[in-house]
Amino acid sequence: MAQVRTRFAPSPTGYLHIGGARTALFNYLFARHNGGRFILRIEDTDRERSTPEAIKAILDAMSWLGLDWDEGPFYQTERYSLYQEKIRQLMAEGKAYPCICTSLELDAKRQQAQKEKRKPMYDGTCRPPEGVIPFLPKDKPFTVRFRSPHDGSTIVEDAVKGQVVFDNRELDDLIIARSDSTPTYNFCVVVDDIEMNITHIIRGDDHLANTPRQIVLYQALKHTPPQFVHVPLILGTDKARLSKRHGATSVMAYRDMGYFPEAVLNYLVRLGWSHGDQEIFSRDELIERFSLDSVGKSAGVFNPEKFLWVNSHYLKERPLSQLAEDVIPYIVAKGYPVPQDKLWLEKMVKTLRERSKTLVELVDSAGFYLTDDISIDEKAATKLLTPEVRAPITKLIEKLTALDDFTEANIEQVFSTVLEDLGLSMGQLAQPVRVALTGSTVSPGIHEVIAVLGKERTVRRLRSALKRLQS
RNA sequence: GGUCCCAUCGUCUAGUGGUUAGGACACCGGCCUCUCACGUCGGUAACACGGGUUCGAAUCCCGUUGGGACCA
Repeated sequence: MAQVRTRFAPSPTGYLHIGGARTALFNYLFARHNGGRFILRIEDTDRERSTPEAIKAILDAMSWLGLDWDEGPFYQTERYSLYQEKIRQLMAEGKAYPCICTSLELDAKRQQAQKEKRKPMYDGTCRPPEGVIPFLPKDKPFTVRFRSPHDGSTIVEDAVKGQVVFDNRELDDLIIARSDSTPTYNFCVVVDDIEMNITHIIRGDDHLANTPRQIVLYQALKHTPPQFVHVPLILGTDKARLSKRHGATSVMAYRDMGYFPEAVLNYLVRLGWSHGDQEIFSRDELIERFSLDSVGKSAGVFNPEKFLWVNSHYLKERPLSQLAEDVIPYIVAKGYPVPQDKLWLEKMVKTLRERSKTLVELVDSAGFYLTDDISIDEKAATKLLTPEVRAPITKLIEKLTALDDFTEANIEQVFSTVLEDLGLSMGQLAQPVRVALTGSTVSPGIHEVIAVLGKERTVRRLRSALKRLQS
């Protein structure tokens, strides 16, 4: 078998979205699995809607995900001469012809057809008889149409959908060049995929209906079509195609929300692909196990909860030193000073990771570590910082101050003695202390909090809580 | 509207003629416990419907229904 060559071909009309990322991922995995090449092609022929910002956004997102491509990016706008050449060739061979119908005329016919409940198709006004090669109109603007077969059928052999048969009567004569002579989408795709020796076209199944048109173009250009692989779309909760109104769909938005690229890939790959009961896959495992046979046929609903769970898995697995690095940009984004002591950061992160699902969540709950300017929850204070806790807290301050080796184990020991001396339960002391130190009733284990905070900050906060009791 | 695609718990899915229909997320309950989580144990929950084929259908065929995509 010839070397596998796949491509991802986004239009740069916006950011890279979740669906596009999955398509890119499947192309990437299939190429890597087969030791093939993965090609990136930017389909920017829609000049109105394509922007340089979008191109950059897409490339950035691809890099962030680690979907590195082997060739490209190629830009279709730089390849016009190639398309033009192919169009001339098709015209010379009588496989395409100039059409002088104006859009006004075509609109009228379309409306007429609709009124008569006929399928609105090009009626072939300018289509020359078989074998006749018409002259190009000198005085009128014209488009170029592809001369489509009107009988027989075109069969798409799809790796996911199986055989899909289209009646050629459904195909009308596709415009391949506009009146300003720019080539159209379906034509460029085919020319490029031929030119780039693409062996497998893995794309969303929204392209399935376009495929017979492309196949007849392959035939006209005397090339066997590649293997088509139409992957089901990703849907929103309402089962409609995933779009902005379903919430965040941009890959980079998930980075900003504190997701790991590994989690994005892992979640996306499982939407439409499976390997037995396995849920978590490393990149190497994916490359090793990915196959087209286990791509499902039906569309899948994007499920934010499961995505969160996958992310939290990676959050728990990540080496602490790594995580301490990961967290820094999010600390900056929150406007907290970045702690300079890496080891301390690691300790901090260690206490928080079990109760966070994203990096943003983690940093959100780290406020009491990162700043001394903590706000105390009023309700919690009223309920827990009562006169009865004055004695135990005073005693705790005393013992902690005297503690030389400020480790979690020793702190726990201190707690035990205080509780024993005063005949209190853990909850009676831990909760007030928690409020005093973190401002909230929810936090990591109180001994770890104290150990990470350190003696000085702990004692200071406990004292200030006592002061608060007095007033 | 025309063409095409799809159909297993709420969601992602395993399953390819014989299973108590399995797993994961979510949800509910127990345990753990200084709070919240994590973890752990258990639970609720699905083969869209109707016809065939077959000794036997989630599994094969047809139809219906429902959803989706493309075109307009």
